[in-house]
Amino acid sequence: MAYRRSALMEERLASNRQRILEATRELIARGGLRDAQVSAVAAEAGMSTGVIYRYFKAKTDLFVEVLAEAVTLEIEILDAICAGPGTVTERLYAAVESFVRRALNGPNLAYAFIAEPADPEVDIARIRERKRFAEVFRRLLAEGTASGEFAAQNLEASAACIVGAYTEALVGPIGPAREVVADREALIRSICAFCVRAVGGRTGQS
Amino acid sequence: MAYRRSALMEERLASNRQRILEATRELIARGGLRDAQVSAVAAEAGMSTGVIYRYFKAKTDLFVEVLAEAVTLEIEILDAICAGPGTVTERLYAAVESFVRRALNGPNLAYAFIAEPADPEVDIARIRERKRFAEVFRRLLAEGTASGEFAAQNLEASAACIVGAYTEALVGPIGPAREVVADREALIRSICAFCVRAVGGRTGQS
DNA sequence: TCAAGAAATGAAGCGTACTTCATTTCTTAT
DNA sequence: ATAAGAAATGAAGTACGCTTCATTTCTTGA
Repeated sequence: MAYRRSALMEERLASNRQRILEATRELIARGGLRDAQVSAVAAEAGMSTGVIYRYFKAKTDLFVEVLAEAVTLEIEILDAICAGPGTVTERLYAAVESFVRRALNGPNLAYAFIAEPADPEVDIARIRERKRFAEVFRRLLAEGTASGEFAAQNLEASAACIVGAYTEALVGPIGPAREVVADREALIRSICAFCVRAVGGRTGQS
Repeated sequence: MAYRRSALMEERLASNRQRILEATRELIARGGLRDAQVSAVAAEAGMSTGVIYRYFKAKTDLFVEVLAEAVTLEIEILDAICAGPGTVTERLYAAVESFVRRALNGPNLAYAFIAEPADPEVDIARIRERKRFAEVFRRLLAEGTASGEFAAQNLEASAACIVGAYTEALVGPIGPAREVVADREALIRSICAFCVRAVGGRTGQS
């Protein structure tokens, strides 16, 4: 034998893979899933088109992985908020606020992951990932209803509704037909307040 | 000259156009936007592929028109409920219930219009159509806040949230990865109750 | 340095589906 | 009946973009 992967090579391969993922994320953030063709991803990563397929079985797998990575990151943030101090209501408010705020800052990335159409497999993945979001809220709702802070309700349905509510409220502001948001802070407060009211929580905020 | 459209011909052309729209709607309802290729639409309508382009500039225009037509129909129903008898809370509940119930009955049509992948123009149309839904709820909220039945709130944001909430709650049940809904009626009640609570309305339902 | 195997290249292959267009068929007025 | 113009046909044209693969370049161990 005359070739066996060295540690250095192993590292380089891993970094290539990472670069592809990053290039994909970058393109999606810039122009949506639509602009992340395999050849464009390769160009962005400074590689040839064909090499993508050495790292990913198909374009779909690449997308799914980028999506999952981004969601994992979001969820870590949400989980931290949920595990933090404050009443359940306060934490629910903070969790929604945190997500919405970040979505408004990185428009296309959030939009793509939440709402942009893609092929069936990516779509299925997106729904799966949304469920991960819903699960975070479901746990928070469970805590709130157990403590009596929230009204009795169908936890799964309410969790899905919360995710849907702030998502839809964002689609206008960040979607492909972008609108001017007169007052970001007011919008954020409104969305959060809606969600809190919806679960039967009480807050001083409007 | 030796040819001028007769009234009969005019009628036939109009009916052809209608048949194309119906064929498209039928195909979408059966298998989603995915299954509504131009050639399939033509086959379903019993026409040749090329003739579609005598009636519609492009496939996108066809889709957009079908979407708009379907939404118009939905909105008429919602409007009737909003204009009907009962407290604002009751009418809000009934409006959401009506939409959700119909969506659960015609899975693919609703899913296609809500969430299925499509090209950018259809997407923009879909967002526009969603806004028409939101507008219906906005008016209801205006009435409810004016009468003091609902809490003071950002009407646009809350309306969007309502649309998003029931939409997302439906994506699981009707999406491509269909789930069994243990109890449809309970799901419907949960979604409606969520929306009512969210706007600060009061209802005896759980 | 050299050979063997791994990895990268990028143009060509390929599938899908929208759109066009030369031809055919139908409709109307004389 | 006939001619002119409209409408329909459907196969071919075209575009797009994922995926492959023969070839080239690079990496490793002897």
